Amino acid sequence: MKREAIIQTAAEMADEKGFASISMKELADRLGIKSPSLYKHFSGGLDELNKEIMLYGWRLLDSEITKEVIGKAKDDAVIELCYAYRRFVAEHKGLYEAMQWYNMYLSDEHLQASEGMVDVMFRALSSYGLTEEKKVHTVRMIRAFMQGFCTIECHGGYGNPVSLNETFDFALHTILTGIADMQEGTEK
Amino acid sequence: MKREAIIQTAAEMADEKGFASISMKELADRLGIKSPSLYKHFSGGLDELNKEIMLYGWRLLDSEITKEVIGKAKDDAVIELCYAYRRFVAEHKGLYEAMQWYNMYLSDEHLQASEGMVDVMFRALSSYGLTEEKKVHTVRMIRAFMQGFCTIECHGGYGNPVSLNETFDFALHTILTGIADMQEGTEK
DNA sequence: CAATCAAGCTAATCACATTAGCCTGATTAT
DNA sequence: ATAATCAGGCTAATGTGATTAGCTTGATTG
Repeated sequence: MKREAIIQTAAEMADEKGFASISMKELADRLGIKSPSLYKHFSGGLDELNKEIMLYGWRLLDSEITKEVIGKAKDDAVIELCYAYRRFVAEHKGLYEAMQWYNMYLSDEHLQASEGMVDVMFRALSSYGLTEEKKVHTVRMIRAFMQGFCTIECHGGYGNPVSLNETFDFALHTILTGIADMQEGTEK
Repeated sequence: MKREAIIQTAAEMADEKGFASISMKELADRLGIKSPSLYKHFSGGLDELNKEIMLYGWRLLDSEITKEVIGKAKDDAVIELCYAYRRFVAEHKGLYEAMQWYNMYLSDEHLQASEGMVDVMFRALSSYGLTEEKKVHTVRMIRAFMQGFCTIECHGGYGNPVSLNETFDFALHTILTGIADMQEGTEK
């Protein structure tokens, strides 16, 4: 049994029953082995497994949004990126929970984990001609918005009947307008 | 021993050692009682306790930001609200984790939990003369950004050396500009 | 004064996580 | 070819924390 396959199974389990429900026992059951055997693959136990799930999730998100952004530029690239992100979260609620779980592990790996995605965002912004610093601000703002929006949406935290799709487009529009304003400032 | 006092102690514990470290045993120890006794206050066990911590957190955040917004309007109100929110999270990392934990409990209480804060945001936006729908979009956008930014910041997820305070101000400025643009559209 | 209730306690049960040590088939080195 | 090694599983055993059951006692209430 390959390590990557185990992680993938765990990720599926998270999506089906929630990240919190992942346990060595459950996972072992689903794999048809006994839980102690899992320690042959993850000597660090549940902690290591969770960390691997998190990293797997970021890799997956990275590849999904990369696909969408290829060949696009400016607003088009940013919008597709954000749509892809949101779609990813909707399809991987449990995995996304795991991905946010990188708080107890404040080390290199966690930063690297989301670095791939940050990189894609940077590239998407490259054609706007912003200063490096403004690009950083913008990427951070987009990340923050995306993470917050998707988390709240997933958790059913937005109670109002007003369309969430419209809110999403509205917010993207606001952000893109903000970027456009900055460009004007730059051109002067 | 009063229920509210227990919840408060648990919240302090969360801030000190992280939400994940809260256990019936730990909490009982800190309170000087045995863990089974806690079930006299929380018949629903750990789940109920966690839920109460979450609700306590939202009440607290609600009251903090309400204080800051009183007597202010427009940009001033929004900015103070957001600063207060960010400050709250910085001072209550563990509690804030608990507050986000309302995913497994998708019921009335959870919506009500954050409703107080949403209400304050609405009031802060009242003087802009936006349509109801745009107000909803705006509140959602601000909530999303705030939640994402504070979570990522708290988890140390922003690796770049660029100042986070500047990013925060930058983002608020972008959002406020967006609101201003909408007003123009309305006045026509 | 008796009944009731709140809030603690101890003992017992359960569900994992994790460790220790054993086994077997496949791979590798001699 | 044969012996040594290793990967990947297994069973048995330990430990911790949640939860339940049932007892006790001081305070409240009828």
